[in-house]
Amino acid sequence: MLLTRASEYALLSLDIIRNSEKPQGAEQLARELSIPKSFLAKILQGLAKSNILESKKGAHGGFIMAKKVHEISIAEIIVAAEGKTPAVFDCSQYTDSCPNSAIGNCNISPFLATFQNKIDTFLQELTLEDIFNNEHLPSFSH
Amino acid sequence: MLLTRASEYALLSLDIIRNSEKPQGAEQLARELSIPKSFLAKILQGLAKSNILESKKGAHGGFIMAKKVHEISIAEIIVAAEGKTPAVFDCSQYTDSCPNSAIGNCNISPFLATFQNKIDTFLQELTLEDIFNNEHLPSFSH
DNA sequence: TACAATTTAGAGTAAAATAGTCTTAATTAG
DNA sequence: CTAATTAAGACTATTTTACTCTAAATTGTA
Ligand code: SF4
Ligand code: SF4
Repeated sequence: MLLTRASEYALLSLDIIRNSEKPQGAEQLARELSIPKSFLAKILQGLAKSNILESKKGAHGGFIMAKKVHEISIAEIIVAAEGKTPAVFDCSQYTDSCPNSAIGNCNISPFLATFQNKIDTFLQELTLEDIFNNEHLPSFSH
Repeated sequence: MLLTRASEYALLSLDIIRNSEKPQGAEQLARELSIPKSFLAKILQGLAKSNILESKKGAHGGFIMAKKVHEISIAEIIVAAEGKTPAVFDCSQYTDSCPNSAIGNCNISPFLATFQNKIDTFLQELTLEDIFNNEHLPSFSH
């Protein structure tokens, strides 16, 4: 799978946070979404570090949006949640076992690069606002 | 990652097989590509079952193309190699832990479905011929 | 016919990634 | 001061990936 539960939980949480005035705490969000609190807390911390969310510590703390929904790309959310860009096929982790012993130099590399580029572009052009107003989902090819 | 080594090995093998007249054995291919023989054999078996390759048993046996390269989509190769369609995020395996307890009914489902559809279409429209004649690959510039 | 080369089938194993948990420390509203 | 909350990081459990191994079936050729 291209995405893991971290991205799922991040997006589901952001959908709640963007619709609320008060800071939303990790525990409350976890209860509302029926997902593990500790795991969600980690993910929200990542979103805060990436300046997607702003965190408020202490009593009555929690998370609020750090930017407006149309200023946040789906790409940056996923990178923050996953800890890395979602890869079609990451040759760089196979430096010791690349059949061509020269990463990026095989006959399928151009295909992989093009495919990856399409995904990157698609996710970078989509904003948080877009995916919840599913009218304008950008096209993938051409 | 969207793809695993199974797809990598399948595509690398197909690039060799399509360029040779004689059947290519699993052992020979594995040697040529410096990849594990037993693992590759399994993958080639899958390609044969999916009618992408034709297998010849016995002495001087091996694998040849079952169709022409322009008749084989990258989608069917990947499905044969992976044993399933490459998924952006497969909710169906989380039937017990879907936060909305109704798969496909959350606010992010439309985005996931659109994304998946773009990938499916991209892979279905590409053929084996296309990816090795990288003229057909849509350019990076736009 | 015998045999060696080869695919086929399926069980089994090792390594890596995913999906968490748990504990302690830091911060802050009231 | 204290309860509520985030922050950080080590830890563990589960699942997936990436293989391996063995035995059986098939087939060209001597
Ligand atoms: S052979 Fe090609 S796809 Fe495989 S690791 Fe090397 S560069 Fe990447
Ligand atoms: S909440 Fe949405 S994304 Fe998550 S499992 Fe349910 S349907 Fe799928």
